[in-house]
Formats: sequence, structure tokens, C-alpha cells
Amino acid sequence: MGKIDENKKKKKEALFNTAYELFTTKGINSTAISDIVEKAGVAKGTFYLYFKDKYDIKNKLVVHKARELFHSAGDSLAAAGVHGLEDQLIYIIDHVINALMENKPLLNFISKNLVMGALRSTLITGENSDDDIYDRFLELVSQDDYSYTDINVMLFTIVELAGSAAYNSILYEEPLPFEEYKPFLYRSVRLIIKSHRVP
Amino acid sequence: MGKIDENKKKKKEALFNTAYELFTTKGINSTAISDIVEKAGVAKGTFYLYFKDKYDIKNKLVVHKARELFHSAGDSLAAAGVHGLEDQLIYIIDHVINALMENKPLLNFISKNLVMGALRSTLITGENSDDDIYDRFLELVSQDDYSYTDINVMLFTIVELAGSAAYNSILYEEPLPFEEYKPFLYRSVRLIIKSHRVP
Amino acid sequence: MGKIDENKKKKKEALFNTAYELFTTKGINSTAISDIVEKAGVAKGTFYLYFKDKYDIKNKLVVHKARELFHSAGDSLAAAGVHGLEDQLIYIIDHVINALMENKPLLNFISKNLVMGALRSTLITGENSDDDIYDRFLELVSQDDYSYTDINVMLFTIVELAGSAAYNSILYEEPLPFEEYKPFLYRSVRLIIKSHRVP
Amino acid sequence: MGKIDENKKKKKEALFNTAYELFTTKGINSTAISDIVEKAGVAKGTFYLYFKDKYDIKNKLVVHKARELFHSAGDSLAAAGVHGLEDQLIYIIDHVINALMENKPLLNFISKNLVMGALRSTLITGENSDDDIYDRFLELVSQDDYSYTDINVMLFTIVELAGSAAYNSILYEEPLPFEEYKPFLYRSVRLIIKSHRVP
DNA sequence: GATGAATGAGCATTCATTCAT
DNA sequence: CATGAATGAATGCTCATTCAT
Repeated sequence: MGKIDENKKKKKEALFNTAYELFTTKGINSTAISDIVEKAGVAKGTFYLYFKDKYDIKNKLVVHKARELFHSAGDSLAAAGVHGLEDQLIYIIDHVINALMENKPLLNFISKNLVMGALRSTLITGENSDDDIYDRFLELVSQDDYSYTDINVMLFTIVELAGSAAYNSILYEEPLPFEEYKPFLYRSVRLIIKSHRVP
Repeated sequence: MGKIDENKKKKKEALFNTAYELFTTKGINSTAISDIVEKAGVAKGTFYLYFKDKYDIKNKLVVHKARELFHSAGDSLAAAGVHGLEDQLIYIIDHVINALMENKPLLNFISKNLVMGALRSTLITGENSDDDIYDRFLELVSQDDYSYTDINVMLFTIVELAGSAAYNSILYEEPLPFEEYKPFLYRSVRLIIKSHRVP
Repeated sequence: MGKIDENKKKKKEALFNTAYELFTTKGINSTAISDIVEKAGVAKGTFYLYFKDKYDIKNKLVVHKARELFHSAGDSLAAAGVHGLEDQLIYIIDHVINALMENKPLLNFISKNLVMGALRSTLITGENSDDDIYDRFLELVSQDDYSYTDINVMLFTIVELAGSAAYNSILYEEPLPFEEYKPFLYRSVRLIIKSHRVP
Repeated sequence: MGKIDENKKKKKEALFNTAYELFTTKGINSTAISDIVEKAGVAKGTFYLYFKDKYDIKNKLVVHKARELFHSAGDSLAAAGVHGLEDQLIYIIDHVINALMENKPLLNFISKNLVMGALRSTLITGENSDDDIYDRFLELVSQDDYSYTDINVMLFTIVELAGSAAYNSILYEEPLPFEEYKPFLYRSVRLIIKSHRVP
């Protein structure tokens, strides 16, 4: 029993990891399922035991990676003793962006496939009850010295700006390499946060 | 012969228009070249006379549509007597976004395929000499009562924020339908512009 | 244990019934063994414990259903006090056809898969010793006021004509709906019977 | 032009003939499209240029072969100076059956795949205007010394009986080899014809 | 230039069958 | 007896691309 379940998990993870590797190196369109199973060392039929098709595994992969990223940032924030919403959000953004800068394949993969709606559902509407990222964010807001209005709008605006600008600045180094663009981005983020403060 | 050239142009345009129609309705991946030529009423071989492959025609289509959009906005701005950089940029953004709101297939098509690098090349670095969009922008900046630093950074930040946020707000109505989100977006844009002013 | 044997029988019957249901609704070609076991609630391997493959279960099913049909007709004939071979055979044919008319999936299934040889073996040559259908038929013949020659030929001709004509008339209503075609069919059957009488 | 069309026809016919050969020798289910194209010496894609799928080519094949058979019988009848509807119909049946007896693969192929509805449409309802088999039959009926009622019913009954009985008698030699069964069959057919005569 | 028949590599998906537990 | 995870051969079908006319 335990042995079988263990084996199942092993195969599923082998497929998961292999798919991620191939998607990020060869691109999704150019990755055939036969590539995945071959590299993962399982039979073709086994793939269909665990995933519906290529897009099923892709979506699960994207969500998984995005979660990892934000949880890591959240954990790091908790460890660092940062105070004040502004600094805290900048800290999280910085953490996520730094992780992506050092992992451009992941940056590319996430950016191209993260149907924003999915992430937004998680981050902003907090629909996914077993996921506390949004809750952590709300907590940060409530603990700040200031009060804020239209919190969801604020979060949305920041995520869109940071996500889009960082993606392009990192990958294309235009209009500036990200390190140089960073101060501008964070200044804008701070302005947006402040504009949501209740006086 | 003028007649022959005309005919050539006609076929090319038929392919161009048909491709756009199919890409926006069926999606690019699901559109085969045979679909395009069939609907356009030309032979399969003819396609390869004018375009290298599906992605060639796609890219040309994206640039073409994006150009149309900005030129229309620029023309409209010239007609309206708007003064001050802030109001002028808001005017342009508003014009483009309104056009996209009324044409969601176009919004989708542009957003998914506009490799930002391409547009940025056009809009921001002005590389493309026969295209005056960037020049018009520079002119607006120079004519303003205030002076600005890091103009490219400013333009980049605005384009990323407005593009990304508008896209998601329009299509998914999250966190708010765009009409309701608009005031927040424009407030943020104005803040960004102001932050680039030389005191 | 009786309990174990019962359980065994239960599983086999579940497979049998489920296969019949799926064969008649989805067709044999479109029914996979996995469909059968899934619906029957048994494991895939269990199927191979009782049947060799899809065609094994199909054949057993056809014979089973055909037997049921004729036995029911024979029983009914015994209950009704019909006299004379002509009327008796018409009675049986009518009984079988009526049952099939009210169960078109069965009609379809039987007709498409009843390799006539199999039924003929049963009905005409009486090979299958534990099956008394043929014997009952011989008895009817012997009890009639008339004598008959080439009894097997007669039975064969009647079965072929009635089976084929009824099948098409019922399913396609061509050249007439069966109810209207019936008098013609039965007239022909009576002529065939009479033609085998010894003067 | 002529050359191209000629070539097209050649390929289509190669596929047609090869498919027939494989269907009759290996069976339809066991014949893969790759088998057909390989043996026909064309590329896989070419198959789909001319036929939708395996069942498309099968249906076209069945109709084609059935037509050939009846036309040949009709032509032969015209050449032989047979008089009287009874003898004429027997002549046609005999001609068709003889052809099938000498070509058992064809007998098998036709019998298993000729959706009777299709043939009946042709033979009995005469829908297919460019096919004169039914017309020829009507002509024979009208030229006979006797008058007949319910002609379609008569034709249908004969076709069903002869088709079904001959098929089984030829292939399985049960209850008798066809040559021995033939007199019985034809006697029945004559009885059926006579039963439709107007006195 | 224009055509469209032909190509054939490429790929997703299914499914009967096995066998370790 | 029963299970169901794993297999991988088999196959239908698509489609970009070429090239003789």
C-alpha cells in the first residue's frame, strides 16, 4: 500500500518536474508529451493517468510555482522585522522580483502562462480559502499605523505595475536594466500606496 | 502594370484581413494556414509568397493594429485642444483604452501578442524612423510648462501600468469593472507623471 | 463458501449486464473494457478472470439474449392453445418479433451480432443438447395433421426471411412500417410452410 | 491539366482498390489507414485528400460494388431473351448470387457492410435518379402478362429472403450447400411473386 | 506570379493486457 | 480471488511546406 502510493507520487512528481524543465527550456508548444514521458522515464499512458493533457499539467505547474514564490516571500518577510505597510509591500515585491531575476526561465514561464485571473483570485479576492497569502496581506494592512481605502484596488494596481514593468525591464533591459529601474518602480509603488491612505 | 500590382496588393490584404479575423475568433494556435488561404480565396502557395509563416503574419498584424490605435489617438488629441502634459497623456490613454473596450477581440489579440519589446521600440526609443509616435510624445513633453527627467522611464512606467491594469480590468472586471477602476488608474498615472517633474 | 461463490457470480453478472447496457447504447466498437469494469464497479483485472476479451463477452451475450427470446416464445405458445403447425410457427415468430419491436436496442444488438451460424446451430441442427428449442420445434412438426419434407430447409427459410425482413421493416419502416408489412410477411411464411407439406 | 487530373484519379483509384483488397482480406477493423496508403504507394495525407476516414471509403466501396453487381445482372438479362417476370427475377437473383458465390470475399464484404437501407433506397424507392436499376425493374413488372399489387413489398420480400438465405447458405453450407438449397429458394421466390399477382 | 496536389513527419490519445501486491 | 497502476504499441489525423505546372 504505502509502497504503491509512494511509487505513484514519485511518478507524478517526475512528470511534474520534467514538464517544468522542458517547458522552460524548449517552450510549451515545442514540448511534446512524448518528450516529457521519455525524459521522466515513464510510459506514455502513465502521463494520462495523472494529467488530462499538456495544458492541465501546465496550469498546475504555474499555480504551484506562483504559490511557492509568494509563500517564500511571505515567510521571509515574517523573519525580517520590517515595519510599515509601504516597506513591507516593497519588501515582498523585492523578494519576488529578486527570485525571478535569478531564475529567468521561471520568470518567463510564470509571466507567459499565469492567467492573471487565477493569481488575482488567489491574491486579491482570497477565494481560495486554504491559501493564506491574501489574509497575510490584509493583516499587514490592518496593522499599519494608517488606514487605507479600496485595498483591493491598491493591491491590484501594484501587482499589475510591478509585474508588468519588472517582467519587461528584467528580460529586455529596456528602458533600463532592472537594477537601475528599480528605484523608479518602488517610488511609484510608494506613491500608489500613499494615495490610498485615509488622511 | 498597375493592375498586376493592385492584384498583388489585393491578395496580400485579403490574407492579412482574413488572418486577423481568424486569429481573433478562433485563436492563433487553432488557425491553420489552410484556414486562412481558404477563407481569403487564394491558393496555399500564395501565402508563402507574402509571409514566411503564421508567426510572421501575426507579428505584422500586431504592429499594424497597435500603430493604428496610437495614430488614431494622436490625431484625436491634435483635434481636441487639450493642454498640459498630464491631461494630454491621460487623453491618449483614455482614447486607446476606449477603443479597446469597444473591441475586445482586438484587446485580446493585442495584449496576448504584443511583445512589449516591439511596441517599446516604436514608442519609446523611436528607432523606427518613419514612425512619429515617439516624436509626437517628445514634442508634448517639451511643450509642457514643466520640465521632466527620465522621460523614457516615465513613459515606460505609464504604458506598463495602464496596459496591464486596463487589460485585466476590462476583460475580467476584477477587482472592478474598468469604468469604476478608471479614476484610480488615472490618479496613479498623474502621480507618476508628477514624480518625474523637475521642481 | 456459498458466500464467495455468490460474490463471484455477482461480479460476473454485473459485468454481463453492464456490457449489454453499454453495447446497446454506445455500440460495441465504442465500448472499451475500461468502460465496462468502471460501470460494473469491479477492477480491470477482474474482467479477464471471467472473459477472454470483448468479443467473448459479446458472443455469450448474444446467445444468452437469443435463447431468452425463443424460450419465452415457446413458453407462451405452450400456454396458448394454438393448433396446427402454420399457426404455431406464426405464433412464435409473432411473439419474438413483438418482443423485439418493443426493445429496439435488443433488436439492433441481436441482428448485428447474431452470427446466424450460431443460432442456426441451436435452432436447426440442435447440436446444443441441453437446449430444447429445436426439439420443441420437431415435436410441433410431428404433431401436425400434415407431414413435411425438408424440415430444416423450411425452418431455415422461414428464419432467414422473417429475421431479415422484420429487422429492416421495424428499424427503417421501409418499404412499410412493420405493422403494415406483417400481413405480407405472414402470408409468405404460410406459403413456404405449405410448400413443404407432403401431399 | 489533363495530366494532373489523370494523376489524381490514379491515386484515388489506387486507394480505392487497395482498401477493397485489404478490407476483404484482413477485415475492416484490422485495416489501418497506414496499411492502405502504404500498399497504395501514396502518402498518408493523400488519403485524407480524397476520403474523410476509413468509413467513408468503406461506404463508397460498398455502394460501388453493389451497383456493379446489379448492373452486370441487368445487362446480362437484357442479352438473354428471358420472358415473364418470374423467370426474369429468378434470372437476376441467380446472376447476382452466382457472382457472389465465385467471389466470397465480395459476398462477405457486401453482406456485412451493405446497410440495407442504402441498397433499398436504390433498389426500391428509386430515389437515386441517375440510377436506373429500379426503373428497369418497374419496366419488367409492367411488361409482364400479369398485373401485380404492392410491387415494393414484393421486391423487398424477395431481396430480404434471397439475400439473407443465400449469404448464410453459401458461407456456412447450412442447412445445405447453396447449390442444393437453390431449388427451395427459387420455389419460395416464385411463390412470393405469384402471391402478388392480381387475379 | 499563382496554383493546389502531394507530402510525411509529428503528435495526441486510446486501450487491451499484465502482474505485483 | 481481486485489484488497479503501469505499460507502450497502435493509429487516426493535422498541417506546414514544397514544387511541377
